Amino acid sequence: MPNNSNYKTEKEFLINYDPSEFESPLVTVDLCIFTLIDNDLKVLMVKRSQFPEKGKLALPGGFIDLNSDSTIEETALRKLLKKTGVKSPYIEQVSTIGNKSRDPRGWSVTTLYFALIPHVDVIESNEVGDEVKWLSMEDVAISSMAFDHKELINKARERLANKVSYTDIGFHVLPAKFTLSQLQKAFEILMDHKLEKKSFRRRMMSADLVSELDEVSSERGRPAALYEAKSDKLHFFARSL
Amino acid sequence: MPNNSNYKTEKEFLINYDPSEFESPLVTVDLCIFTLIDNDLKVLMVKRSQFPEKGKLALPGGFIDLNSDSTIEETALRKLLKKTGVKSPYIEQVSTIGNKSRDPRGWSVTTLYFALIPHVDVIESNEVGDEVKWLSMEDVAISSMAFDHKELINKARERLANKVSYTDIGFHVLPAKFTLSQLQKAFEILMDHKLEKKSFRRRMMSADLVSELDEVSSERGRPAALYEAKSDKLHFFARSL
DNA sequence: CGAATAGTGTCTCTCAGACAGTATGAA
DNA sequence: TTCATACTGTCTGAGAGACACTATTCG
Repeated sequence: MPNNSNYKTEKEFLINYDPSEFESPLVTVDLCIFTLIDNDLKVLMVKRSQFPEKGKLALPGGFIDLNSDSTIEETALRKLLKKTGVKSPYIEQVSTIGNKSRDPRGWSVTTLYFALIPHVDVIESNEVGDEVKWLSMEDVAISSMAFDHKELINKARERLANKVSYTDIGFHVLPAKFTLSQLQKAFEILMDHKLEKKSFRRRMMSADLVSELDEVSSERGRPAALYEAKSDKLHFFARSL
Repeated sequence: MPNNSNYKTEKEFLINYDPSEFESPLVTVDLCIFTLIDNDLKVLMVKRSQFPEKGKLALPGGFIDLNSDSTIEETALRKLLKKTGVKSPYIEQVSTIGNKSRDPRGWSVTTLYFALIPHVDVIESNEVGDEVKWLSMEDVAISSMAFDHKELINKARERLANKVSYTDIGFHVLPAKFTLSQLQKAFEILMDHKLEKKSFRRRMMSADLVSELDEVSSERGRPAALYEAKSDKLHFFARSL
C-alpha cells in the first residue's frame, strides 16, 4: 500500500499522482434493452465483431469514454442511442458484476442497465457494422452468448418482471397511444403472468395514470378507447400484483 | 477504437492484449455499514489518513485487490470484516456511481453497498490506525465529508428505509434473541416512522418469521417473550407498511 | 394500588381476485 | 344472429390501520 504522507498538501499530492499506480480492472457498461414486438418480449443483441468472444452474441455496451462521457449513465444512454436511435428510454441500473473470471482479458467489472423502449421508436441505424438482432426470451434461453451475458439478461429479466408488478414502468414498451387491453397485455408479458381484467383496469384508473382520448382503435370486436399516459414520472403501487 | 482483426484466434489476441491500452477509471467499493446503538441509527465512518481528502470523514472502502479478491462482493466483505470484525452481515449492493468529478484524481467509479449488523457483534480491531466512528444520522446531515460520500449515505439510507418496509431485513440489526417490541422499535427506526403494534405483530406472526423461546426479558413493566428469527432467508411481504 | 410495558379483540377500509354480466362493433 | 373483443357490477378475502381492552410485572 503506497504511503503518500510525504506530500504536504492535496494539491501537491494530485500533481504527483499517477493513475496507473494501482492496477485497475476493466470497466464496462452493458445494456439489456427490452421491447415488445408482436406481443413477444425481445432483447437487443449484437454479434461481436472483435476479439474476445468474436462472432458471439453479446449485449450492447462497452467501455466508458473518459473524454466524452461525464457520467456512467451517459455512457449507457450513448450506447443505447447508437444502437436504437432512442433518446429517452426508461432506463434503470440493475447491478454491477465484477470478478476475475468473467472476461478472459482479466479482472472485469460491468455495470448492467436495463431499458424499456417502444419498438416503433427504434431506428436501426447500424452505422457500426455490428449485426444487431432482437432475440426473444425463448431464444435467449437456448443461445450461446459471450462472457456472462446470459446471466446478465436473466438478472435484468428478473428485475423487470418484479418491478412491473409494483410500478407503472410497463407503459414504456408501448407507443404514445394505446388501449387498456394492449396495456394489460404488455404488463402480462413483462411480468410473465396473466392478470384479471377488472383488477388491472381498476388499478390503472384509480391511480389516475391514463387519460382517455377521443379516439378508438378498431380491430376485431368492439372498438376500444385509446388512452395516453398522464405523466412520465414513476408511480409505485402499495401492493404487488 | 482499436482494430484487432489482425489476430486469427482469440488465444493469439489474448497473448498480445495490453490492458493499459484503454484508459480506465478508478474503481472502488464503498460501504455504508448501519447498526442500531441505543435505539439510534448509526453509520460507520473512518477518518482518512491519506490524500486525497486527508483528514475528512469517509465511508470505509477502497480499491479492489485484483490479486486477493475474486469478486467485487468479496472486496466489500473484506473491508467490512476489517473494520467491524463481522463475517456475515446482511449486505446488499445499492448502486454504482461513476462520473468524472467525484474524485480529484480523475474519472472514478464506486460500487456502493449497505450492510446491517447487530452492534453487539462488532469488534473494533482498528489495526489499521484509521480512526473509526459511528455517526448518527443527525450527525451525517451536518458533517462535512470526503468526496460525494454524504450523497452515498443518503442513497443507502433511502434504500434501507424502503426495503425495510416490504421485507424482513430489519431483523439484522438485532442480536439473536429479541422481544417483539425491540423488533418493532428497530423497524420503526430503520423506516423512520411509527408502526401500529397490532399490525406489526400480526405481520410477523402470520409470515411465520419468528419462534418464541422459553425465556423472557424483564425490564420495567410486564416481562416480554423472547424470540429468535426462524430463517435467515430474505422474506418479501406483498404489501408495504 | 398505580405506572409501565406486553399482548389481544375487533372494527373499518383498501384493494386484489374471481367471475358473471352487459355493450358494441364486424361478418 | 353469432363471434370477438371491450367494459362493468359486485362479491369475497387478505391484510393494514386504529384503538380500546386485558395481562403481568414492580414499586
